[in-house]
Amino acid sequence: MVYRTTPKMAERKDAHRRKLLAVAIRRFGRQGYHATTVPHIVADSGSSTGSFYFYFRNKEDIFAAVLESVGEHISDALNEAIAAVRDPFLQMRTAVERLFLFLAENPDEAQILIVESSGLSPRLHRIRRNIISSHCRSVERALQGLSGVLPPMNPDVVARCWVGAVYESVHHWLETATQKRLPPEKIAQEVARFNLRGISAGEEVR
Amino acid sequence: MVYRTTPKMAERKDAHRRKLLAVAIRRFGRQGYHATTVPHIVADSGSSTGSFYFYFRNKEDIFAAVLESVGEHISDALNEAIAAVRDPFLQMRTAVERLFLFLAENPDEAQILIVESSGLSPRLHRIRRNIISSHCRSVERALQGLSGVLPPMNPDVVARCWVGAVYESVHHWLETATQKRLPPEKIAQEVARFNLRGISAGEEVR
Amino acid sequence: MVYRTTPKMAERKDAHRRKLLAVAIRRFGRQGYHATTVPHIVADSGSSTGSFYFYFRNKEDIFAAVLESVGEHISDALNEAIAAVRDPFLQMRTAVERLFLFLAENPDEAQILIVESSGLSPRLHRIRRNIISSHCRSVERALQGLSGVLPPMNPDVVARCWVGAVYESVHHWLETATQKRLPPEKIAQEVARFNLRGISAGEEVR
Amino acid sequence: MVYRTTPKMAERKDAHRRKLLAVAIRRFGRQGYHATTVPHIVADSGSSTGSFYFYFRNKEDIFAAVLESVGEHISDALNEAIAAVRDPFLQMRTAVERLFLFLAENPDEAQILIVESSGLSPRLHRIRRNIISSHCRSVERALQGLSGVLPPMNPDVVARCWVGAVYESVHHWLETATQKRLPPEKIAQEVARFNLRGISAGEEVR
DNA sequence: AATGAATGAGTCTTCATTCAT
DNA sequence: CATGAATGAAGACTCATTCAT
Repeated sequence: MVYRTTPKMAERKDAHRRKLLAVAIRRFGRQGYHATTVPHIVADSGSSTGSFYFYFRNKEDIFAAVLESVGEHISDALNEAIAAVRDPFLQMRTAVERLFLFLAENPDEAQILIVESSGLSPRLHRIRRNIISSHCRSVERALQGLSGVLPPMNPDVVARCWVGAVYESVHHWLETATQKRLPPEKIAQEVARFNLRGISAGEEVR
Repeated sequence: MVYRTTPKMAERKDAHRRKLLAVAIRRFGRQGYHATTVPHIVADSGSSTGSFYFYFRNKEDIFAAVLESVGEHISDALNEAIAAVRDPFLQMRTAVERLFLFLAENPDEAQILIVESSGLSPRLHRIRRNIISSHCRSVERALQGLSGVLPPMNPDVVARCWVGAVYESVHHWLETATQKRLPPEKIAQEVARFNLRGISAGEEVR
Repeated sequence: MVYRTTPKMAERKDAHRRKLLAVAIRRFGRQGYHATTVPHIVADSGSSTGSFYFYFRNKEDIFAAVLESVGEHISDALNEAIAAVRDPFLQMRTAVERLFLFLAENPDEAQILIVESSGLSPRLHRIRRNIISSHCRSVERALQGLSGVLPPMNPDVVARCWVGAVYESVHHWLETATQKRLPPEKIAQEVARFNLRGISAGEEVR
Repeated sequence: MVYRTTPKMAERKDAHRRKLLAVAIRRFGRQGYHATTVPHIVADSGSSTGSFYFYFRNKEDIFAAVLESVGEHISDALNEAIAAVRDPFLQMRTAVERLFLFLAENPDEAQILIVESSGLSPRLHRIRRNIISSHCRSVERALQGLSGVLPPMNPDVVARCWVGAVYESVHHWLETATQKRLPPEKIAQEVARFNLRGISAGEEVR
């Protein structure tokens, strides 16, 4: 009786948790928080109620985990995209486009972040707002790096406008019928242009 | 043939309905849809369960009515503000500021529109999106009136950016602690400036 | 101020009550007791809740009135039919046929008596059973008049069999799709034959 | 891989379900469908609301299960009784007597089948009528086996009369005060005689 | 670690009935 | 006599969570 928990077991355990999380993203993304029940998730994942509560304290908890995972996915995508570019203006433009495209390509996660995580418990609301705020802070940082070049403006407010423009645009794109949608790249470009003009940097990139 | 339905009765009936609606706005705005129960509304309004269901088919129904009333209040405020101004650019700026201020002054309604009406039933979601879309259409109309003066841009996308910027800014202002808030007029101005620059009209108004 | 209630008013009053009764028969016959609400009846009759409770103490009360009216209609039909015949055997046969045909021709009333008045309050159940019992007593009386001619049998039991056979036959006829139904006269005859054979009087009539 | 679902658990589960069913039969038989509430059943069975809805989709569902169980009990009793006899006429007589006695001995189930299952939802009504129709079909089959010996008659109609006679007789016996009741065997015999005479087979058995 | 039966607090909703006008 | 707004008791049902196995 040497190994109580073998590495293999730990691996399996992790896989089980990830499975639940993946399944939860689908359900929450398509049905929302309240319409998704624990039995739903359990059934989809092929496990059991008991297991569920082994891996997550409660329903709120798995939603929180889902939300945080969405936040990380987005951050990863953004960081990766920005790292590939040098010019600060181009970085800002790339960030907008990458965010838009990420959400367009991951509609379940987009739906969760933009639509389904509103109006829930304070804790969940806070997580959602933190994700959005962190995007805003990225924008703010970029703005500060350009403060000499741009006209004076309140970076806090401008960052909110910037992010709000992206989110509403994505939301609208997601709710547009598939046949009527423009290619996401086109819209992402247009949004980026609007935002850059918004900080008086329209000419710099185009 | 006496008056079976006296004018007095109709008046009282209307008042009763309005009372329920007003009370519902407070509750929904502060606790959200799910945390608000029919008994809450009934107790606040001083009426009875039966009365509630006499005036509204069900809980969803009163929320729909609330949402529509919010939409109308905003439209009224906007139309009034715009009618007081001639210059198209100034109109756009005024609209942004008036929308921002209206929501800042009516936090329950703002909370309902921006936060609590997300992720509910398809019907409610549709009403919410219709309100937002109607703001977008107003912006689009204004843009079309200026199409000659401005650089070419997709009015559909730009209108979404414009409205998204306002809503996210309001949302952020609402979630900021009262002591830390800037005066709403300041922020409204800043948002308006961002949006006007976004359509390359930054100079026209300033 | 001589006449407080003119004859004309009394007449109208009666008409109002009859209207409610007629409308109730349709509703109760088609939807049953519980699925029929007072507002339904009121709406159909074009009157008001208040009026309803002026003419009937409560919902049970109008159902009782409906049931009693059904009982009277049937009695009237039977008495009339029997009075037209002399021979006791033929009378019994005529009674079966008339009962069957009456119910076949008045499906709402049949449905109320046979199906919808079961399982309700003790009072309503009693009224229903009294109607059926009174049919049984008619059969018993007829049997007593023939006691010399027939083999000895328990008239109480035989009468129940007799009536039960008719009711179940009607019920089955009513639930048969219209296209698949035999003409009610044929079935009525066959039921009558069964019942007459049941009292060993098969040869006497045929 | 241990037994996750032990036989013991399955057994207990089954017992729980049967307990609910048994308790429901008592309640439905004595108070009828509408007067019986889910809390009643739950309290009687010593389980919980949640358990109730774990085993049955809703109140209608448990009534359906009750009704089907009643139908099976009767079928079992009849088949057993008939299998013990050879002569076709005697079989028919035995069937009548066994049905009567079964219902007399199980007044709750009788009450449910005869009285309380009328006028409910279409689904429940259908189940009830199917039970009765299946009895009718048994009678029809028996009649067809004797078609050569008996005078020509519509087996469909005759079967309904046959069954209707039994049910109305039982119903009347059940509603008779205990002190005034004849022994059920006596009545069963009399009903059987009526029915056999009804198919012109009175002499064959007596 | 896994299972799934058991729990029960919490809500919405219906509808017969009353009564002020 | 007529009206219809107002009442509130009563019941069905959901689902997150627990715990014995």
